[in-house]
Amino acid sequence: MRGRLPRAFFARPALEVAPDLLGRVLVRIMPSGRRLSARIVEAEAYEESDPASHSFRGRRTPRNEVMFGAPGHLYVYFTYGLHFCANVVTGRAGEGSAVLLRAAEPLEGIGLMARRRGTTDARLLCAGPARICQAFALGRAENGADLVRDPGLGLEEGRPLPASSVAALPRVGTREGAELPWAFVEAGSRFLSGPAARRSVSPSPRTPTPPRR
DNA sequence: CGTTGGATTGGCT
DNA sequence: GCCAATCCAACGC
Repeated sequence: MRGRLPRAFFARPALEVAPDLLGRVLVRIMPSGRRLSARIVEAEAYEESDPASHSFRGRRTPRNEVMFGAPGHLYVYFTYGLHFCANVVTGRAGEGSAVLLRAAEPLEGIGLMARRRGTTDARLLCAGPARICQAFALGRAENGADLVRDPGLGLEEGRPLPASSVAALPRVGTREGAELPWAFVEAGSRFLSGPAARRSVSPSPRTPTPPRR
């Protein structure tokens, strides 16, 4: 894996890392040698001060242990009885902060992602945190993986977005803390998760419906 | 296009 | 026992 983001990239507050993750590339090399990759277009910050965070008030449990570990590792959790979601651990060891990967634009291994996802619509392969995990086959086994050193899983530099194309929105799916604009998206991207796409200020291109007859 | 409910495990109080 | 950092299909307009 070339041009990987270094440890120092992740050793910053989640609110700083989240917008900087946009345009970066999540890469997984499967045991078969096939390469999967996708460009991140939506990410949410979670910190200890946040009632919606698993690490709220510094509470450590077996589940969220990884969030309190060294930055640059992957925190994968299971939810709603059937889905996994993946976060990148940020900040310093001992502090519970992370950034949830919410949506991405598929680049390589699209055929494999489509097979795992059960759809060929590129737009829907990684448009949601659980969809990313399904497309990349991320589950319990990947919880705690070191994105800086793991030979098969990491984040490449890609191309960071200019501030002008980053929009800050309220996060998706949270109850308390829902008003905090801690969700960051690439403005106008076609690959955002459903809820973010609807909340996004981007004017829908409103493709005129072709005449039907 | 918008809203609604079901699926289904396990983490935590 | 309650309910979650979600997804999808099925409706209703």
